[in-house]
Amino acid sequence: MRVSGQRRSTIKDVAEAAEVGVATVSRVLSGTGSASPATREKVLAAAARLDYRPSALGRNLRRQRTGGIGLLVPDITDPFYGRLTDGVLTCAQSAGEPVMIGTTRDDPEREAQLIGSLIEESVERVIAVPSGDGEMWGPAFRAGLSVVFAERPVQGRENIPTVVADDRTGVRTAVEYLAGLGHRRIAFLSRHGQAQRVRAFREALDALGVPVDEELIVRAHSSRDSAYAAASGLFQHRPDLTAVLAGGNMLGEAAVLAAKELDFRVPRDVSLIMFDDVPWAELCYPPLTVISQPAQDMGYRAAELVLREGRRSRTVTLPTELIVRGSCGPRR
Amino acid sequence: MRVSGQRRSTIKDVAEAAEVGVATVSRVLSGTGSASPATREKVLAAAARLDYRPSALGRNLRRQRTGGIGLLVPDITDPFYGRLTDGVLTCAQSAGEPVMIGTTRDDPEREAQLIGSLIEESVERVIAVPSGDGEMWGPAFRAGLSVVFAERPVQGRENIPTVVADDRTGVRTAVEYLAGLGHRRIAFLSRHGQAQRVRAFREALDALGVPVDEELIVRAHSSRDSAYAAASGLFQHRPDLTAVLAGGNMLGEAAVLAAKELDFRVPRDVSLIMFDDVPWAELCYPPLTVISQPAQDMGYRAAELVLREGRRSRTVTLPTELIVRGSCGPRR
DNA sequence: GTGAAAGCGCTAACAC
DNA sequence: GTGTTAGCGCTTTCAC
Repeated sequence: MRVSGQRRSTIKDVAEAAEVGVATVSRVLSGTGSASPATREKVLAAAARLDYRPSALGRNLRRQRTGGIGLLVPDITDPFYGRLTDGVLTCAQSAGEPVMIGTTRDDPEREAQLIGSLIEESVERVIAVPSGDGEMWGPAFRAGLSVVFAERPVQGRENIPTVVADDRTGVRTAVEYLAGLGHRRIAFLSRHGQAQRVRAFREALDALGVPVDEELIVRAHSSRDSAYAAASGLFQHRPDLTAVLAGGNMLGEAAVLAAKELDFRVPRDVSLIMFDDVPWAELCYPPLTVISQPAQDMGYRAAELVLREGRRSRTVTLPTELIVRGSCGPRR
Repeated sequence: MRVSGQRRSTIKDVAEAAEVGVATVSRVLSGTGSASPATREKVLAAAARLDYRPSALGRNLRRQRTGGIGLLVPDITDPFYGRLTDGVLTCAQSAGEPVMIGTTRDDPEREAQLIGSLIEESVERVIAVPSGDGEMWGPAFRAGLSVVFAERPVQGRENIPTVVADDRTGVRTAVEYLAGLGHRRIAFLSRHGQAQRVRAFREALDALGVPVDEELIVRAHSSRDSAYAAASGLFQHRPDLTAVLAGGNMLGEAAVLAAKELDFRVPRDVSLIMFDDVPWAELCYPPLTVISQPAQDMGYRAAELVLREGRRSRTVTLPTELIVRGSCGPRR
């Protein structure tokens, strides 16, 4: 509810109360320039007395920039992006930077719209998990934004700083582990846009001399429903598979659910590895073997990158880790 | 990366290009006032040609308000707040309002700091899951913010619009269900600040003629570690309990984990009900019986409230629902 | 060390 | 129907 009638005190009010000029107030409060101890005191006292808070609006307009950083993620209810966001917020808050958040739902159009609104707000730094092919980022670059991509590299935008997990090693580790248990018909349950991981999957199979069965590589959109449909379809269409690698926690969730519903026992009938370690992986039955990704760190690093706009660090690749629990067994 | 040298075009540029005054441009673009079709065309064409986007900075400064809304949640990695945030974003984005997000970690000091920074940014609408006792909201009200509380009511701020789940009914339903299965030694694993639910818990017990055992009411801080410690302590200290009601998904998680580690079988040794339905509740073993809360809706409604600042709707109470799965059984 | 004044981009009041 | 102008709160020359 709004308590009206209250006007926020401005720098002018403080100046009058302290009997100095506005410039002096500005200097004292922003720590720039010099001021005599006596004036300093007067200003500080007046500011405190009037409960003065400088208006970011005025400052930003004058300085022609908004300090804040924009954050674009596909889905904030996905624990992976939740942790990534947490990392960004941790870094940003400790730097005193406000964060504007938007969810793209992996829809390029929505993403373009959000970019537009960030430009309008004069946000000049943005961290994004890009959903499209990078076309819609043109306006952002033309507007002079500094952007950092997270989780997913964008084809044709290799010069943009990007923070990713080490997909290749992660996928390879998973595939090798599965193959070591005797599995040959390994499926990859992936999301559209995970081209990197699909490629790594094929490579890993190749390296082990296992023929690539394209039918075992399925792609879902980034919604629970789509993930479930893909998982369910996979199990029904190819009941001969003996192992599944899920490309993310929502895909893993779908795989567990679909397996349960279709009476595939894990790991007896089918082994399962999921990308992204989440708290419930330890809670479900059997506990899930996962390739963990440092989501929180990814966000933190991205925020660091976008804040230290200075040197143009390129791609940062963060390590993944195989955490063996109970969802993988020898080939039946 | 930053492409420098580009200056964003301003209303003045558009005015010059269209050979009209700035006021006309403003009127045409904002749809206010009138303009002849011919001028309209000229202005629109010029704006499009120059890729003009009005600066929110200038507009806000002039209008003395920032359109955006601030959102303060304890922990964005908690699925409950994730869904709540999603609701807020859905509503805000469809209204074209930017959202500034901050995480309080349930720390009143951090919360106060974030409130301060929202004021500085001239955000004048905020949705918050309050962590403190409402003291720190004084400055916000004095600054004229319109605030809506979500999930938790604040003592002494009953006049502030608030969106909550129907805790009393939810808790009562859970307790009655448990009691109906024969349980008498029911524990409540709660979070600090859930006074409402604790009260409802006592009331529900009273109503059923079950004596309240204060030792069975434990409180954790809102971190995984604290939740686990509380759950583990509870099981070890009072192995005679036969049922546990967890006040949130992280507490439920902790209970499942602690039970597992201490070899309490669910539901044979101990029955478990958790507040908040999350995807993994269906995946774990046994599937968890829950009291679902409409987190997404809660966020959406809060955003609606804070945007339609008009009529002062008071507290909105959203229904909860008992979803029976497999984690409760008859008293052993 | 300090103050006066310009001006960031925009809207609204007012003149024509 | 349209242009001119003041001014939102702030920082930053530039004099003094």
